Amino acid sequence: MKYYSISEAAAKFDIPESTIRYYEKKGLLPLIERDAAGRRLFSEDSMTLLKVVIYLKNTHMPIKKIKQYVDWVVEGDHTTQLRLDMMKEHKKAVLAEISLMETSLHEIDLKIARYTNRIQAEKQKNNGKEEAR
Amino acid sequence: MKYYSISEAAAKFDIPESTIRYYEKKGLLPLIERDAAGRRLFSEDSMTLLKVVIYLKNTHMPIKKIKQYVDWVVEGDHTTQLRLDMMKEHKKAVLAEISLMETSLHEIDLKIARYTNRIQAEKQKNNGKEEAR
DNA sequence: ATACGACTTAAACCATGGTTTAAGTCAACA
DNA sequence: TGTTGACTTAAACCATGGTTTAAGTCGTAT
Repeated sequence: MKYYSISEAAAKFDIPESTIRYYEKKGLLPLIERDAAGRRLFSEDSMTLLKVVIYLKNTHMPIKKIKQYVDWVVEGDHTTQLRLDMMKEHKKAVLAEISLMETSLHEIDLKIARYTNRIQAEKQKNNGKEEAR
Repeated sequence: MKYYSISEAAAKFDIPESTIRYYEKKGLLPLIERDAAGRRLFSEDSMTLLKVVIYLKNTHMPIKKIKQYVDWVVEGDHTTQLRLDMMKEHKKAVLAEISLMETSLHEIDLKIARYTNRIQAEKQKNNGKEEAR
């Protein structure tokens, strides 16, 4: 099985190494192995967990909550129901946030339409001037 | 024309008064009138601008950029093109963010499915035990 | 007249999520 | 053997986006 260095892991997920170290310090990446010199070795499992952390972060789950989730993963199968409930709740929150963004985006679209019209009208006016010359 | 007090404005948009004061201090709410006692009076125009600020905030535009936008609004019609460009660019960023959230949400859905299956399987096992009694 | 509630300000405080720095260790290559 | 590059740590630092506090001013109802 392949192991990844921190620079490889950082490259693979396109995030800074410092962020990975920060996540580990916050308890989001438990069980990371080390080589004889103390350097991190990311197993496939560690990479998978990091990927999950990044998905949760992308959907704006706070770090403390991600930590709770990771703790449950480490605890094992008897926490499956807790994790399921958390993921379902999180999904709801994400859908609500997307919905809010889409509503707001609709208002922004109206602004774009109004500004576009205004600029068109301005162009017409200038054409008029030109033709009158 | 109706004027709104800060408490009315806060209630109308369901945000704390302190946030409105903070936005004003950051330059996001220029031209707010005051009564003889120095209290803020929000005109319809001010309320509309506040609404726009909230939409931009909902779509994660940073305060400094919202301030640039508001400055252009105050400057008048000759900034229409600048505002249009900004809104178009912002729309792109918002769509990208929504897209990232949706991709991540899909992974979360996979987790939900796996946890649901695991719990179903666990139930089956327990039923088996019961029937064997 | 006074007391209450709504408002004002400036400044301090806070949480979140990292990023940067400084000092050091180690492996490998010239 | 020494120097270079990749790594390590703890701690300091930073930006963002507010929230809270303290002290004071008004308008109004009793």
